[in-house]
Amino acid sequence: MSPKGDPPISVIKRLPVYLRVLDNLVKRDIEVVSSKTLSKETGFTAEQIRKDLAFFGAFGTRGTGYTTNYLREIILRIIGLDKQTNVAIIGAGHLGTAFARYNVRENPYTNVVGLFDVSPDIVGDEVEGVPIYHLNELEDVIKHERVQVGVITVPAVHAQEIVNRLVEENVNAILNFAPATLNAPENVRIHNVDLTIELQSLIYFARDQIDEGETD
Amino acid sequence: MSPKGDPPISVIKRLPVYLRVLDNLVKRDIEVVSSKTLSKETGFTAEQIRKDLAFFGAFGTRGTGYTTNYLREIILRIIGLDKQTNVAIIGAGHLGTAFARYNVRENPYTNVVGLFDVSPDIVGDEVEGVPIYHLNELEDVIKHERVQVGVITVPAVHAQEIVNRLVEENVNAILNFAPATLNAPENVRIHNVDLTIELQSLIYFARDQIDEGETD
DNA sequence: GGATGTGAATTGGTTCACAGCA
DNA sequence: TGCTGTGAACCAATTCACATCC
Repeated sequence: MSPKGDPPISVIKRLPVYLRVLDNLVKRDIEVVSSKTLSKETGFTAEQIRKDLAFFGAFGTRGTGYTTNYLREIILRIIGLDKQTNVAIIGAGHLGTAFARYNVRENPYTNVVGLFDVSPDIVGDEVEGVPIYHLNELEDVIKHERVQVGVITVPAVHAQEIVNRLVEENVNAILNFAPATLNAPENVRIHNVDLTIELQSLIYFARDQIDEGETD
Repeated sequence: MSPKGDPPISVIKRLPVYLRVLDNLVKRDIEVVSSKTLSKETGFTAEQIRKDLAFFGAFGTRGTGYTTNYLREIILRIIGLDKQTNVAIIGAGHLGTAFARYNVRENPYTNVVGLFDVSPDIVGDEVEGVPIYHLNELEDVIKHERVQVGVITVPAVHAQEIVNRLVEENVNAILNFAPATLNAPENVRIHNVDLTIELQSLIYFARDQIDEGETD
């Protein structure tokens, strides 16, 4: 049946893409989809999609494809989005508030319970219905709201300190936007998104193209 | 000397991390650094760091390490950050403006020349000194300001249309924040950053931890 | 017939182990 | 001696090819 040990992280990162496409298909009342169609909609190869899904079981029908809504629910369960996940965003600057708005509006599967900041100008305000707490209240709110995921959008110098506080409160999944290398115990999962890195690594390829254009 | 063909993309994505650390070291007047120290500061293994750098040449001194400022300049040149890169941000919503502010303030190596939007409420405004143009002006500004990189922060339904317009103007490096699968010619490089995907794939691991905690 | 599910082959990336040099 | 640079060994991930089943 479903084989091997843990699924590789590369597979896990593709699941939300499948979910996004399946959400669309369900909305458009398309009831069955082949790995070939999913390939066109996701940009991944059909074989890869079948292998990815096969990690968790056999959900398709040979000769037909996958039932969109069924597959969608399977993936929700695999990721863990069938149960509510509570998220805290630490840092209510432009990036933190943008992230909050984006997820409250576009991401029905997670629940942003609060933003945290130290600036008296904004503590007490709301962003898209989400309260901005003072950073002092972090531990209390994590406990009361049962926060499972922390999102760090504070300046790099303060990021490690926030990680330590989150870990102390048993928040072991952290999304970090600060340009810093963070340390945490083995069992804590940190995903780093560094906007500068994304932009800079892209510039490598932009330059390439220009060079090619100039060559010859 | 520097071997093999093209460097793998995984190497390219680590270069900006080295750059960030080297910037810090240079600021702290540390003149020499070993791959072991770089390992601690970046989270990558020392062997990997040496291999990465070896792709582009031999920049270290055996028995000593790397000269921080020299290595920094080498990496700047490899990425292409020694010359100015002009960036346009399409979509001046919360995410677009946050990205603009972030890069204007924190990223000295790139130059955000403009934001673009269709909302009359904000067209004509400035964000951190960067003008917000009407989307109609996109092609003109790209030509005049010699834009090499486009950043897409528009809603998913409009993203493909923007890609087409950028490609038409020979912008062949695109950073896409819209949750959509985009099509472009082979020679155009698109990096996707999907904030929902990052959050959702993290939730997979948050759930794991809870399960483990509950087991036995 | 047509699409899934999967072993086998291949490719790509990382780690190991050590030779080479200041 | 100490740290870089790199071939070899290893491991992970993707692609290929096809048997399997509706």
